[in-house]
Amino acid sequence: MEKPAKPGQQVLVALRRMIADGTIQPGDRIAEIPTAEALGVSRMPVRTALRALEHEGLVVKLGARGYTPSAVDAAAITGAIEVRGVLEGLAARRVTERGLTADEATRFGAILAEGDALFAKGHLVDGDLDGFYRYNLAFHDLLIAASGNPSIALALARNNHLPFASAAALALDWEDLEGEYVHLSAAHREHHAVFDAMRSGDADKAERLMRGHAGAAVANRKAFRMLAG
Amino acid sequence: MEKPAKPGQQVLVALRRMIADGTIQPGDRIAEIPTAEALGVSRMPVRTALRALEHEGLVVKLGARGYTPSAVDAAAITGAIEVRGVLEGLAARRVTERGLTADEATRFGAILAEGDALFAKGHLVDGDLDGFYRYNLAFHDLLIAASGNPSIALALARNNHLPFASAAALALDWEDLEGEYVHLSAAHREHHAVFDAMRSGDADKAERLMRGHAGAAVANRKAFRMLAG
DNA sequence: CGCCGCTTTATTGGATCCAATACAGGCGAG
DNA sequence: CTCGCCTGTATTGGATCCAATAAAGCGGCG
Repeated sequence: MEKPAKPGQQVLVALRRMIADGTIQPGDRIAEIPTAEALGVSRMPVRTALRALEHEGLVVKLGARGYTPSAVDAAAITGAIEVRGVLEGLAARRVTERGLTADEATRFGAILAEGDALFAKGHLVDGDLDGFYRYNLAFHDLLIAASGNPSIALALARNNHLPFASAAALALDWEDLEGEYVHLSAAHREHHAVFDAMRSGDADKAERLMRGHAGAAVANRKAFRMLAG
Repeated sequence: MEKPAKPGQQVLVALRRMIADGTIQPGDRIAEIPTAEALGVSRMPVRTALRALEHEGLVVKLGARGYTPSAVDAAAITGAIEVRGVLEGLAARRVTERGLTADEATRFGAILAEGDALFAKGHLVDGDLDGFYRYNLAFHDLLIAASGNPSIALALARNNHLPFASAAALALDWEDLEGEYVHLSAAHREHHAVFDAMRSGDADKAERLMRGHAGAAVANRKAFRMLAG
């Protein structure tokens, strides 16, 4: 059926990719007309996509001369991760203060069990990185959802567009499974610790742990190697 | 000169007002064509504005049948204020950890002096509420700017669109100047306390105070009277 | 020789038109 | 009588065209 994949989304993801992989670098002008011609669509979806990317903070308006990718340096990424930390910390606090419902506890347990299964072997195999990716995302998503505060999800949406700032963007080194085992199992243990704190009703501890969990991503300097080229 | 005030911005602020003051209520459909005709513009700026409002979280897409204002209840506002609290708390922490520059200290001092002048009389007069509005905004803006973390400003931008969630939206009762004096002077004292904590290098205290400062807005239940009609 | 203003031109923002699509209502069959 | 399909229609998304605007280049003047 080769679904045509609507032009609008197509343009949006195309521009995101180009910005992410450096095809368009900060300083380069992004004008509507050339971009539209290059992608084989009209100016309209390009305009829409650029406005969206501006809202996401990925590009900045360059006066009346188009847009340019917003310069993203290590400090910006660190800042975004810090923001994620306090927001997820707040989520953990709120969940704890409201008290876990039986259903939420069950779902957290099921997700954590997935993680347990991944690390039970004592080492990782190829598919496990993908498995961890989904497990990790599920944990964070459930936490945000359980917080009952839509503003947290809204605020986080911004950060998730910056590279490495998203919970989904743990710096995975697909070549060094042994090395990653250390980082990922540590993250998994932190998930358990947060869950335990939430279940025991220690809101301060839950928040602190969750903040530290995000901070661990900052400490993992390997994430920034790509920035150096 | 009666500046024409570009249609796009015009439509955006018009829709924001209509949503804010309840002219358009959650559940009401917002279609492009009727809205465009009602405002006397083409569908294009309406479309742009709706996309922007969707990014801001003020409206939600209603399938293919237009948009509707996102239901905003007391819980949502509380949540947004909590988010503001942790973000501004993070800003205070970062400023403290980095250390106030001489220039920043001077500017904070100048802003706080404005506040001192407002409350020195021991009571408020009409213009003072407007003065406090600007003073308060200046303090919060400077704090965010000084944090050196653009992600904080970005994340806060969302919340500022929700009613009462913005630092600019202290619930001011323009009829009860004596009552407001208590609240506003308390807020002013909190500003001083935050500044002192930042200057003394106590990051934990600065963050805690700033969070509490936002929380005070939650405690001021009068802010929610408008929600009850 | 440098600076100011004008003109030219590139580029965005808006309006109108057209196509794709999804919802709704009615009609028919079981 | 109810469920499912089919057709009609309303509504959004995209393309093209036009106008307003601001940046840049050029020429004249001091």
